[in-house]
Amino acid sequence: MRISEAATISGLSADTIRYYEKSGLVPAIKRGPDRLRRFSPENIEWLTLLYWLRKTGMPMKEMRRFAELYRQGASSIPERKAVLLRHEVRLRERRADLDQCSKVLAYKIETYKKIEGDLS
Amino acid sequence: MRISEAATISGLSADTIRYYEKSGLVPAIKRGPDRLRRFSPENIEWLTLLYWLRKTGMPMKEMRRFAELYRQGASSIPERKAVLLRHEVRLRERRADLDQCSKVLAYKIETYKKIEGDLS
DNA sequence: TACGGGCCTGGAGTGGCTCCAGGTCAAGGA
DNA sequence: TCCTTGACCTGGAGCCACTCCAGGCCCGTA
Repeated sequence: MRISEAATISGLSADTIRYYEKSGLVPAIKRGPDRLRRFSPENIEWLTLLYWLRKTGMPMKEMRRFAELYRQGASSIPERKAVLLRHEVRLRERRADLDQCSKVLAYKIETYKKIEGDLS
Repeated sequence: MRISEAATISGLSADTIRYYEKSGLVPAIKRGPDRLRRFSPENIEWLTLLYWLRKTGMPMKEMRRFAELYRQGASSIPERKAVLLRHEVRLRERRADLDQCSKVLAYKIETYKKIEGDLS
């Protein structure tokens, strides 16, 4: 599978995939005889995971660490699990932020409504 | 109130407040005779709102538009309300992203557990 | 009067992309 | 056969939203 398809499926853009490769977030993408990248199903699964981690706020530094563990193979599984569990904590924090913002917005919208009422 | 206190209360850093002022996101912060910024309660409330909007993903461009409406006074209240309602939509999308990511993580953690079980 | 602390400005640096110029290569059509 | 088209390549510039820092000013305290 080539880069445009990999982009469509993983959710990342082709540019971002190349950037991630350069930055060491993606291990060893093979090239065809035409020197174009060929993505294996495992590559795609990895990219998709990166897509979700990034989208929900994992910094690249931590993703780099995660990628390094991935390259080390099965022996790093417990540590990789720990990384994902820590990310779960971050997701909870983000949900709390969204909820808090919802409250602020509801309050603001309410006061706007009152002002509109007063004006009319 | 001076900038460090404004930062503590609003959630923004002093640097970010100055940056927002430069970028036109904060209308007219008064200066004292010492040329230092003096924040009114209204300034603080505005900064706090910006803090939450930014933290939950509103781009600066849209915040700039919002600030422009704010400067126009009460007549822009309906439009400002509309901006906040559109942001509510964004919050829902972000929640969906978090939920989706949670699912991906749960699946990954599960497969990691299986591999750990197989290895031991 | 010397010093520390808080604030100021302007500008450089950073993270995480995103876009673009200029080039290669394979396939398809005239 | 040659030409065009289109997907991909690399290296590098540009962008957004900060963040940090140097070099200065002013005020209060020892």
